[in-house]
Amino acid sequence: MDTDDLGKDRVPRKRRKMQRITMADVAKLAKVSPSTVSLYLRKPDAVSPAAGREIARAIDHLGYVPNLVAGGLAAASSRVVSIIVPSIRNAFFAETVSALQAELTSEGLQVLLGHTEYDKEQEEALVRTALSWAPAAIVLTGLSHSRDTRKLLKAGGIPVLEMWELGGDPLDMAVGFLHPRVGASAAEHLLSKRRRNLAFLGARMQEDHRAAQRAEGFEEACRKGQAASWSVINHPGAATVEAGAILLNRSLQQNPQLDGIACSNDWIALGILFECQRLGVAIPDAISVVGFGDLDFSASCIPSLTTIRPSGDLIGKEAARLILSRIRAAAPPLPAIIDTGHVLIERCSS
Amino acid sequence: MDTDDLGKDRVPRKRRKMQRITMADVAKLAKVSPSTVSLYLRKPDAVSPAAGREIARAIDHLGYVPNLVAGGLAAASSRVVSIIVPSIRNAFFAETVSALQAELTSEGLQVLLGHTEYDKEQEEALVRTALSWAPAAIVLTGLSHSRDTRKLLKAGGIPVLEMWELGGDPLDMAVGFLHPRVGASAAEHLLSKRRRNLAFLGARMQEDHRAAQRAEGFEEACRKGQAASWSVINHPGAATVEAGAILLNRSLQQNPQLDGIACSNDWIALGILFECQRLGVAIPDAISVVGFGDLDFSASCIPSLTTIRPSGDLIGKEAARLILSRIRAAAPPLPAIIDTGHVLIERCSS
DNA sequence: GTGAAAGCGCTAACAC
DNA sequence: GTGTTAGCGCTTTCAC
Repeated sequence: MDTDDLGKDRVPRKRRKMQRITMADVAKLAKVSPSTVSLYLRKPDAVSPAAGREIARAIDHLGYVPNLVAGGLAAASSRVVSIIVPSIRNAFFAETVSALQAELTSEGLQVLLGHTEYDKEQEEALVRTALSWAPAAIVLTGLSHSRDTRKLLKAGGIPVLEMWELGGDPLDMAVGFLHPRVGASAAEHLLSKRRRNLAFLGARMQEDHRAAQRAEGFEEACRKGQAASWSVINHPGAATVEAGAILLNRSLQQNPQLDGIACSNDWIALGILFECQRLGVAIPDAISVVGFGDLDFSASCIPSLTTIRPSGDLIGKEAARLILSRIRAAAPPLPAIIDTGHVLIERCSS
Repeated sequence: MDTDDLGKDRVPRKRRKMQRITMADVAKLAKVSPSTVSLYLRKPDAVSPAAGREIARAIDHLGYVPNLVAGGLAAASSRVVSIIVPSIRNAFFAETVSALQAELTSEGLQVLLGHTEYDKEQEEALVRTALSWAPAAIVLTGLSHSRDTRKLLKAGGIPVLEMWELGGDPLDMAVGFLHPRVGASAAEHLLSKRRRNLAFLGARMQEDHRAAQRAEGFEEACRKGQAASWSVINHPGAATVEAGAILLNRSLQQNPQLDGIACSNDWIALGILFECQRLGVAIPDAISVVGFGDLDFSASCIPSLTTIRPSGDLIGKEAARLILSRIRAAAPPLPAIIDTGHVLIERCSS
């Protein structure tokens, strides 16, 4: 049947985009109906071995690539998971996204990524576009979002997972840990080392509200513990090695008695290590330092860094597990809130 | 007309997924046709102000979110750009992806992300799924891909951009720099510092073939220059601070005369700095060190690190520029190959 | 400027 | 097990 039945549709509306090979082409070549091809693609065992073989041959021969957009439309849900993080340049989130992605990809899900740069409005815009893709699930960072973001998400009817924070009221599922507890652990550790004049050095805490929570937990523990003095100092810029040096100098100036420092992350801690070396301040003799993150360098620097590991990797894995089970089961697998906890790793800097 | 014509289709096939608000709903409420709503959404100026106002009100009132999946299907191209990198945990690529994403998002494009873990087969699988989304463009890392990947991409008919490498034969557009030149620059710099016994210390070079290219350029320059001896040492694992320490020890063992080191990246260089401090080897007096990457810490470590900056950020921006102009113009903006070059930043480690 | 109509390529009942 | 049939929600001619 290579002649047209009616002559109409003879001339394509427009030179066809690219004469994409469709499922119908495969079906024709394999001498089956399109729906059989579709079925084969989704459940190979549901079609007869003979038909399956023909279809496989046809697919291979034509170089057919299924159109997931069409599939997503027909199925009313795309095999995409939208992930929104503050920044992927941040090693913490990169680790989580990486783990999440690895797990999801292996189950045939794609990852649509967005970053907010710690801006709630940007987050809202991203959520809006994310929803436009009818994603299978959506992953956000933190529990605090704009009113409209929450509204959109609640109305969306798709699984939502919030990560890297616990303690508030999640929209749906949550995987993370309690940041105030991290700050408290740092303070308690320093106190246990007989440090009495403490400081929490953080960066960008006006925006990074999880870092601010760690600072609060730190202060709380100081208040309850035997600290003689304590303070929280914020660097408005990014949390870098350089910020660490700046913060150390400011804190030393403010309190020359300083003998214990908790940092909002390991980059800052590393900056402090270097700056102390420059200033001739002995670590941990004169000052004990505790970081946060347990980054790649933390075990290998000099002195090696005592730090608190949040396990971004585990967060990603658990998040993926929850999402997958939700997608598969439709039924929520119960109080889907997972505390991944944190671990203080004692090394030489304290 | 709220009665059905035939009674059939009375009961929805299934309880409707979520009674999604569609363009038709908006149209009905605004008392215009769906196509007018569609037009308004894409070119607000093309509809009358009155209609526009009504439509805007309806959208707002109903909380309508366009379905990009349906749009993508109808338009035969989705507003998605697929980006495939070896790993986002690598600061280099994270920087590029971040820049790329920022630029693309501001133009209304989404980013679909994949990572290969330096595996060509995985890359092929990712390209395949990426194509399933009929993306507006696809971004790959490097110029070397499997036969099938190249075939798929050439048949795909969509803009392809390869980044982070130049010198080969790009499929379409390319933004990057010449890795051998980077290795050569490092060697030349060390030679100019009267270093004669050199080594290139790299990690994962069996997979990271761009690092291998840097090593080759390094050797070539040693051969042509006045080097007395040189070698290339590879650590099979990831390029971490720890790998740096291991590599330093191996190279020192192999050649105690060693007085100049080029690293495949700054993490390794940092590891060398720390290990030298441990061993009591003076930098740069006994050994000069050159890194690659100019990462966050490179200017602030002790001693500050002489390094070569490739500018992942610039690569991302240029890539975005090329993609956007291609998408807008359809016509290739000609020799779409951009060399972002590299800069040697001399600091204290050499 | 606006609307009617015809798909985009696929999935999912349902009947055979 | 396989084919038929309706859409999924939108874009895009094309006529008015």
